[in-house]
Amino acid sequence: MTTATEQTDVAQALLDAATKLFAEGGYDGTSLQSIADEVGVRKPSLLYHYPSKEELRLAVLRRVFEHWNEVFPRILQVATSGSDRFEGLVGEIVSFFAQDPDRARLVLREMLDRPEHLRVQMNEYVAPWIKIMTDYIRQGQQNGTVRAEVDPEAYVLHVIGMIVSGIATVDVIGAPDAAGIPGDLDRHVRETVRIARAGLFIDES
Amino acid sequence: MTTATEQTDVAQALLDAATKLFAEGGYDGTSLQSIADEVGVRKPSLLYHYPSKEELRLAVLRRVFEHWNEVFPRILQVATSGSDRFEGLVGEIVSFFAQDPDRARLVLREMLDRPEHLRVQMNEYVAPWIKIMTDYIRQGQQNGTVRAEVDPEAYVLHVIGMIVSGIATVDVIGAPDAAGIPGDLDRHVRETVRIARAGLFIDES
DNA sequence: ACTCACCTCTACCGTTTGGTAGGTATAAGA
DNA sequence: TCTTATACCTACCAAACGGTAGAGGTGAGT
Repeated sequence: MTTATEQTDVAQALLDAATKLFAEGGYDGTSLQSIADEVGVRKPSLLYHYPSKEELRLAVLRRVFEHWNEVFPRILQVATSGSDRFEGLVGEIVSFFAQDPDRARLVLREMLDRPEHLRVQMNEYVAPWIKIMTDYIRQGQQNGTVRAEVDPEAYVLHVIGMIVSGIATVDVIGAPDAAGIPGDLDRHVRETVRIARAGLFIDES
Repeated sequence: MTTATEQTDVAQALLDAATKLFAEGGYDGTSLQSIADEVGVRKPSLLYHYPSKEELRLAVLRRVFEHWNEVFPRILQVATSGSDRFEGLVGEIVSFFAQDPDRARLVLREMLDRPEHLRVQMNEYVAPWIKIMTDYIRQGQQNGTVRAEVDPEAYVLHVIGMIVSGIATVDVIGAPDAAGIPGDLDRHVRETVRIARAGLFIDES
């Protein structure tokens, strides 16, 4: 018996292929044929599992957000104090996207292609978590550990944006002088975290 | 007589429409028909001015980059010292994209759709300017006004990325509690500049 | 008056698109 | 054994796609 979440091999493979191809070429730039080809089945078989291209798109997106919701509570449990917690949070978000850059690309494409739709998704999945972040920042502002000038909501959204767009486009921009690939992502991420940190906390110097 | 840069009204209108529609719906998501419709001409008339969809895409992109190259030298002439110059530079970049968010969306889409191609464009148009920025940062590091930990190249790319992705997606993310539209962009941009600044300079406190 | 470049059009092309109809093999349940 | 649901297929569809052929109109130069 297969449930909604526990699907057959082929359905899974189709979802994987769709995720990859949508991330690479975009929704409009990817044909059902190419997805079916990637998996090695005929197009109508794809449409058996996902009755329309639109529903396939939704399934791809749903999985990304569900994975996020699965990972996020675990992040919160890593409850240490002060800037360690910040480090943990940011690091966890970064690794969620860095682990599979297609996630970042997918979210970014959705931002561009369906702004209103993503806004709904964001409100459903991401908003509660943003609340936690901003509360934490305001608390820090009262403690005196966080800069008073920080606009909590805007700050959080900027950091998320920086992470997502940075990872999604890291192979475009890269580091202009470092030719090697593997080091670049690390270097890029390190700077991401540094900027996020410097923008939030008051210097201890 | 019309030259390459000084085109006819229709060609201009087509370029404008293409810019808008490509930015909104993406290259694959926009048909030549819809562009022609927007202007009020038939499809073959479009293909008379731009012999293929691909060439239309290149023309759209070329104009964005050329406009950038036109604006950029003026920015450099606003040569004040220290953090004022920084403010001027960042402000000018922000306003270039904020003035017409389609530019940001176009660049972001190009990053996703044609990474290698954009990389070439970036090297041609943006690289010299990045050099100036990084030189300026290193100089500041020697002066002691800029944080020693800053990775100049990565920093500059992050700030650009933050600006572009922030503006391109500002109507998606917006500010979750402020419903009004006009104030949001300002608020967003202010925080962009603040984070960029805090990530670069050593606190004066 | 004639030419010729410029611009726009109607009509059409082959290909690809998302999607449907309907048949077939398989395997579990009654 | 007969039924039924699942999963995959071949064959096909109308619509939309990017692009071409070729004719017609207009205006400046000779």
